[in-house]
Amino acid sequence: MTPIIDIFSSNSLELENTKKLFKKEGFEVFTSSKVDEKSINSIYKNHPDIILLDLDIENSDGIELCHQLKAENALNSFIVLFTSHQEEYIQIEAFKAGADDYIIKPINPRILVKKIKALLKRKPLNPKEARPKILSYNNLKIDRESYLVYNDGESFSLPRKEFEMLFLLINKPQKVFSREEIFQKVWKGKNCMNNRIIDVHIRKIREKIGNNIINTVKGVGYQLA
Amino acid sequence: MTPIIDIFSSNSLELENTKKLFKKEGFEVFTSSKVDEKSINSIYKNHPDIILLDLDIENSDGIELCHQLKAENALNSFIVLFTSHQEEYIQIEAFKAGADDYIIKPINPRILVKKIKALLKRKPLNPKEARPKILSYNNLKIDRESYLVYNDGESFSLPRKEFEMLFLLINKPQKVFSREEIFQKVWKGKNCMNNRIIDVHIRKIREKIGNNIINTVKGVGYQLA
DNA sequence: ATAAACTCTTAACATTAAATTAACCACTAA
DNA sequence: TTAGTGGTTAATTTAATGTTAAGAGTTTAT
Repeated sequence: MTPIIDIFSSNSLELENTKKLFKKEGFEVFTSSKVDEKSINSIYKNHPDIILLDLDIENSDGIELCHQLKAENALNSFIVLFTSHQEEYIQIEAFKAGADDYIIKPINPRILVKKIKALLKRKPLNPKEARPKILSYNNLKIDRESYLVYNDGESFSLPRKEFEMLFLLINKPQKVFSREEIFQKVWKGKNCMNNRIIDVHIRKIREKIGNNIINTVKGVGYQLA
Repeated sequence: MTPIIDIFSSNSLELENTKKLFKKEGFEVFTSSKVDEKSINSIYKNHPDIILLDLDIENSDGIELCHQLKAENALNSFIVLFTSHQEEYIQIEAFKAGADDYIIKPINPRILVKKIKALLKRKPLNPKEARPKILSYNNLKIDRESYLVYNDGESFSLPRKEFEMLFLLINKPQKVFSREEIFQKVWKGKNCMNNRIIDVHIRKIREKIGNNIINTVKGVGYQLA
């Protein structure tokens, strides 16, 4: 299986060179020169094994982006930061943000490849895979790797939002999740909740897994029961 | 809300002292002297806010364990590593593994507590806001997380106002809550009490949990007795 | 390239549970 | 008897949620 790498850098020369380098090494390569909706989406679409992120990337605080990407539990990518900053505190910040490696520029291309490949080797040992992300409750089983939901023997896939929502609920069965909490976790960001969006998604989930699995607690929220 | 801490250390003296320390500070404390099935399970059961992990823990590579715990997205605990190793590379390894803080022994207990509390303040963790808040009195148990009330084995859910009211009463059994107080706490705002609204709600609660649990003190208010 | 299918979101409307009000009753104490 | 207080029930109102359909934006299949 060819490894996939997604490179983020605003330095177009560097971007091109690195792209060539990894293509020659048999990688499937995606590149982005800035951080925007489109480039973020490409990450979710391509599920790269490695995200190579120049800390000085345009339009974004690299550390913060790293933080966010690592917080996304749908992602299994390794994140490698590279930068010319040598200060140790930045390095520690980087690792705090969840980076898997930190590379100081300039770096010999051969060594860069070596580092990345070493990281890839670690991947099967990645605890995320060692502990399959499957949660179950009663007859319901839900698998984050394959995005499949099993209910009474039959399996089906759920759209992203519905999946995330059900996954949130099954993490703590019985607990009542408020709409605010659901919105923050599944949609991220603030809670501009003036519409029926959560209800509609709940309805669609119920349509698929049955009506009596998700329970409404009026005035409070939803729970798995 | 009392914070929960889970301490991992093979040094039994240290374990005891730290336990006492945090108990005195109002923490709910769990301890483990080694890493095994049971102690891991306790993490998933108790959902601690803080995991204090001695890197020299028996039966395990602390860094690796930290790695694994952070990879588990069901967990929202902060992980604090502590060790006598002062080498910087270990510290970097620790943060690589996703640790939230790193403490070098020996450390002044007061400073330890300060650091932990600072961490708790840093960001309210997601599920912590609605941690199982279960109150009980005699045969009555009431769970703010699931909005369920248990009475003599059977459980049922209460509508919001009824729940809030019962929750208020069970916070201080025996205490007589005046109508004004109940109104202010449950309904918020001023007391425009010219109707039977509280009585009606009390009646509905009594209908569900039995007549002799909430007691009327004429001219004063209601109490759990 | 185009059509078909899917996902997310919104709006309008329907439905239902819960909150509140009103009316009436029972008890007690001056 | 008559205020005063609380209990009970049913009717009514309100707020929260359910439901459906439609449109925009994407992805997938042909």
